[in-house]
Amino acid sequence: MTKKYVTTAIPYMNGNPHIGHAMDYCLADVCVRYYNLCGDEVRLQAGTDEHGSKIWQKATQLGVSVQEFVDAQAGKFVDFISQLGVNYTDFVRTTDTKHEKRVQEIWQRLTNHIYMDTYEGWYCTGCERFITDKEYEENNGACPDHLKPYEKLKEKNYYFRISDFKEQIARAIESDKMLVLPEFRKKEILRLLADSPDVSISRPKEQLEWGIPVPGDESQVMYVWVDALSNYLTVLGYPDTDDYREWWPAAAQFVGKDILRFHAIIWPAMLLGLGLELPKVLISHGMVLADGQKMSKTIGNVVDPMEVIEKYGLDAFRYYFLRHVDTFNDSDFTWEKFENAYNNELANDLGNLVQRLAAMCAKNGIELSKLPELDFDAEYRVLMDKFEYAKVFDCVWEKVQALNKRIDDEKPWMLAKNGETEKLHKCLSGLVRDLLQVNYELKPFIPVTTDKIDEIFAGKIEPPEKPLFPKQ
RNA sequence: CGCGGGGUAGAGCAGCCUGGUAGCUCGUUUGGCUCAUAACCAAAAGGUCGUUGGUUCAAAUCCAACCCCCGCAACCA
Repeated sequence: MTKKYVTTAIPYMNGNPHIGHAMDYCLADVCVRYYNLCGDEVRLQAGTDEHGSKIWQKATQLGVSVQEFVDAQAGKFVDFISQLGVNYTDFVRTTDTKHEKRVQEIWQRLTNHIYMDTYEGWYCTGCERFITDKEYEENNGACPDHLKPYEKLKEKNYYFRISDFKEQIARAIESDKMLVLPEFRKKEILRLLADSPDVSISRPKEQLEWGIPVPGDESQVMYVWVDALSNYLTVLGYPDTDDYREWWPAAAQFVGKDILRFHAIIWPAMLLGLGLELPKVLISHGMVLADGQKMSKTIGNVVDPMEVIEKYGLDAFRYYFLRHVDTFNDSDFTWEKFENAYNNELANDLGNLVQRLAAMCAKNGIELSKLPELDFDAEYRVLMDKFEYAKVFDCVWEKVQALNKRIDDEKPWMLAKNGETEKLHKCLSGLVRDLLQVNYELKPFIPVTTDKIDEIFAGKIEPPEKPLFPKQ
């Protein structure tokens, strides 16, 4: 039995859970369930990122204390995750006292690679933030919201010397020692890495009142990176317990493509600075588009995962987002596509297959004397190990369709009519056995359904009272 | 000359790395079956593989140039 550690990205708490988070959780969940079925012992981390001035501002706006605000937000995410059927073993909030202490310890262990420097950039006093050069040019030097020209401002920050580790990281990525998936992201990251500047990791206290103080410097507060990325370690008790030795390096870290660069550059640099190994795999998944466009509150095309789940059930949601939303690329969600997949594939192919088989078994008194021994075949494993979840589905579905075809070919209803009992039993029990094998392969993806199918065919076979996926 | 992805049947995609009769799903049409959720099975129609050149006996696949689309902090740490 191997120990495997799987992580999800920790969402920033100034917003509510959305479909992008759901992708991350579901993918990690499939990975965990698969490892478990393979006999591994798995820890799954989840958590929330709760510091930063945006959070502070939002709470102030709402007229509640920051702590109250983040508590409420974190609560939403905890609920959200459980509704997705995802079972984490460890949950970390960046405002946990333990996390904060551990992060300070981590900072201190990194001091050899940290230096103080002055940041100079364009600043909008209305927005109270620095803006990029690109933004400056686009807006012709004045803030469109506040109609005020940007000002040059200097501020002291601590910097983390990424350059100390660039070559090591590049080698790890090139050699796949730290595997970056998909392949085209790996190329992209290698390019980005080459001209990655050192990264600013603190802000003056006046700028950032809600954060972890920099140890030994009252005037500075940690800015996102060290605080948030460390969560993958602090949740394992690093550095003050030895638990992490059994679990680190992570077997798989799931991140959205938008934050891959931080996980593939800053994060490995931190790990190397701490003398720790790099994660085995970083998986970057795509985003869900609504009819070809980015989902956005402004446009009003946001799809709420809970709406889908309420209407069609959890497994239908997981099914669509794991199969028809490409694991690595951006994909489109429309209700039409969703309903097509639901009706054609879940209801007609799989649901109806279970129904017709169970009904024939019940009618003819078929029972399996003993359940077949189940295992994953080589092709399945290869794809699963490459995190090609959408492709795995295609593979499994061929088997579902083949079973439907076999029923048509072998015509068990004819055998029954002709009184060929022995042949009939052999035919039906063979079909059930193979269905259970297919069912086994679906377990990491649609666990609610696979449990139901197991139940239907264990012992006395009865068709389900309600169809698994009622047509809508 | 920023970086990356993409342009293949009405729609969504695979194939390209490792050249050799262009494939899958949905939709459409027709036929079969009747165990089943009006489900299932089969067959057919439908493509000059973005454009132009090149390499080759042979190019969707390799090379060059060009055109077009989409991302590059998911709400903005």
